[in-house]
Amino acid sequence: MLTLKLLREDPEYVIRKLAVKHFDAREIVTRINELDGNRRALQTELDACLARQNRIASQIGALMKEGKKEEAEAVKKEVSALKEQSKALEEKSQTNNSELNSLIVLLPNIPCDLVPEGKNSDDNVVVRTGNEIPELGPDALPHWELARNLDIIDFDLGVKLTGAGFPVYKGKGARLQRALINFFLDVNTRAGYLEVEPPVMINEASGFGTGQLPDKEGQMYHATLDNYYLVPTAEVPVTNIYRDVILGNDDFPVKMTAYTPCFRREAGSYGKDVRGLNRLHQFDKVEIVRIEKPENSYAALDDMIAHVEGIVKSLGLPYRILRLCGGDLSFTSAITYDFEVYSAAQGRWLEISSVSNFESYQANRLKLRYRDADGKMQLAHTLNGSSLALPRVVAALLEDNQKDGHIVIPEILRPYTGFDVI
RNA sequence: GGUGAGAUGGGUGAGUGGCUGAAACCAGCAGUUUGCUAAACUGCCGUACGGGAUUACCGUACCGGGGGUUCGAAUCCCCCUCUCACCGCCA
Repeated sequence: MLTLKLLREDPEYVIRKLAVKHFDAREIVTRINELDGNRRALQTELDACLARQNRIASQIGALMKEGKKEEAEAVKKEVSALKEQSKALEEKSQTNNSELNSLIVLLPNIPCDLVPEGKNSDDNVVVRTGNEIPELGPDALPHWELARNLDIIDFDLGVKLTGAGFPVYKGKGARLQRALINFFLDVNTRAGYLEVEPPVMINEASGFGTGQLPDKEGQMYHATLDNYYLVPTAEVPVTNIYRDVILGNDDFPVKMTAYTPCFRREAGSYGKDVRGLNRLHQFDKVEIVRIEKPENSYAALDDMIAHVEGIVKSLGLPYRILRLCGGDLSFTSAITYDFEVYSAAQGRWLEISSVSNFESYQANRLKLRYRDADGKMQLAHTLNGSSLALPRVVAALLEDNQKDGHIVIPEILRPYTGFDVI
């Protein structure tokens, strides 16, 4: 959520920057500023009215104490007109403010200056690539066939138990999942991220805090009996740890990492995009979350990118890092870098991580603030990134490391898997 | 699932209609004292919004959330949410 202060002080800046996201904000911003003007005028008026009532009330109290009943009764009559007036003002400002609130959440976050122009994913900018794309030859199989042949991932069994998009990992496949999760968590904690294990269901307030609610309600599984949502990402419970928190100036940086299964309804997805592990309703992911002072958040972002890159590099998977263009940037993000690995048998790049700076956009919703060196209250900046999401890592791992129908496990994972080959 | 108790500032916790934005203590901050530490003493010590000469200062709201009674509500009434304890069930 953008702040009213910014919208009031520099509406043209907001409009200009949101155009990078292909969002035409002029009408909304203009209306918001009208409503904000009304809000302030109405409050000034209402406050004055209430102040008079308060003064009279305490006068009555004093008169009653002195036993001057008639005088008190006389003064009481004055109040009723004031009460009506304040009631009317209150209704007016309520109507006004609820329109204001419903409009301000429609504005996406402002992209930062580094965000390139562009309409869609074709316009994303490749900032770096690494590791070699393997030459697999004509017999290379896609991961869903490898997984079936080796009996390590059973998609049909998942359909029986739950439905499409809920695979069952078996044997070395299950062990590989566990190995990857532990490996990622270890690397993250070594880099100073505090490991947390949060609930995988969240309440409405948490969903609102990080922006999943109300906009993306349809993307989450909803346990209606208790009104809980299954987490679409660990970002939600972990960032919400700091909802309604006021940090001290010396409490930074806050670095956390968490493994959770993630649940996404992915309504509207179909076709080859969802084949095999490419897109699932339940998948495993290790997330990193940071809370930073504004002046440090971009250095923190670079640090997170380098961190994630180190992990991908150590797995030996061919990767590239993209800076998302304005048109491809998510609603809440100020800047996002996507990590993709090359799926050799499918001949396509698969997104395995998304590292973003939300600046104060989430913090404003979360009421996540800190007291700066001067003791002034400021909004903190929030950042997060996948480190990493498992399914597509596994897909690439299987495909890129296949040899004679078997999979060669990368060196770095072997202490975790306990085997070299599947 | 049953029964009971409760929700007050960073924490503990007082407060059953006006003198309470809220005692006291703890924590925190600043200062005095002190060879250092400790102790003692003094002062400060919630948030949001609005006004404003934009440090000051003033106003309003907020004691889980919403509504009501009243000139006046943390306090009385109604609804909701959540927490805790005990019983039942249970990994």
